[in-house]
This record gives sequence, structure tokens and C-alpha cells, in this order.
Amino acid sequence: MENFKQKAINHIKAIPFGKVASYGQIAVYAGSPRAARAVGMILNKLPADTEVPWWRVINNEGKLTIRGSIFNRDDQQSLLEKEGVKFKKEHEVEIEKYRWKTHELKL
DNA sequence: CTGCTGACCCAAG
DNA sequence: CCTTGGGCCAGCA
Repeated sequence: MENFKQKAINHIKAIPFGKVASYGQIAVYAGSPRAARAVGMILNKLPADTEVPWWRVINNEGKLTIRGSIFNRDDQQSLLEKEGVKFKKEHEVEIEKYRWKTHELKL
């Protein structure tokens, strides 16, 4: 039985290049719809060299709410811009335009 | 088991 | 734009 953490990480790894998902969304896919904050905590503990595309996870309003010590909002924004994501203002994207939808995903 | 913490979310004011 | 306030819950000491 996979735990919440493993599922969350698997789902984040599944976010396609150039797409984003919200913390709450990942929590839903991981089977615990109201554990959005826990998703942030998991990301906060990832090593700097992780293969998990943490920068594709933003909040539900399209804002970058990163609080990690190694990377900041500017780092995350440039990583997203490298994937073609356009920002409507500093640290805020039009999330509905880039939101990853998992219609084919089996929970 | 208890009691925090927090890269969240939503609704008000 | 900003701030409160309440709810939430996985992880950790």
C-alpha cells in the first residue's frame, strides 16, 4: 500500500513538461483532498538534486508560494519560463491555461 | 498518543 | 492590494 507521500511524488513526476498543478490538486490525486499543506511540506524536504519537478507545483491561484531555503520564487519562475509558461505578472501565472488535467488517471 | 508545524485553501472585511 | 480567521491533515519530535 503506497502512502500519501509516495503517491504525491508519483503524481508530481507525472506532470508534463510545460504544465502545472496546484498543491491541492496533487493532494486530491494522492487520495487526500484536504492535505494540500502536506504536499508543500513534502516538497520542502526534497534534496536539491531531486528528479521531482517541484517547480510545476504552484498554488491554486497561480501564485508561487515557495518557501524553501535552496530555491526561491525567482528560481521557480525561470524554470517555468524555460518550459514556455508565461507569467501575467511577477510570480503569478494564468494557471487555468497551463493546468494539468488527469482525466485518464486511475486513483 | 500528544502537540506542534506549515512551498495550502477559502471566505470575509 | 492586504490581513484575519478557521479548517485541514501528513509528518515529525
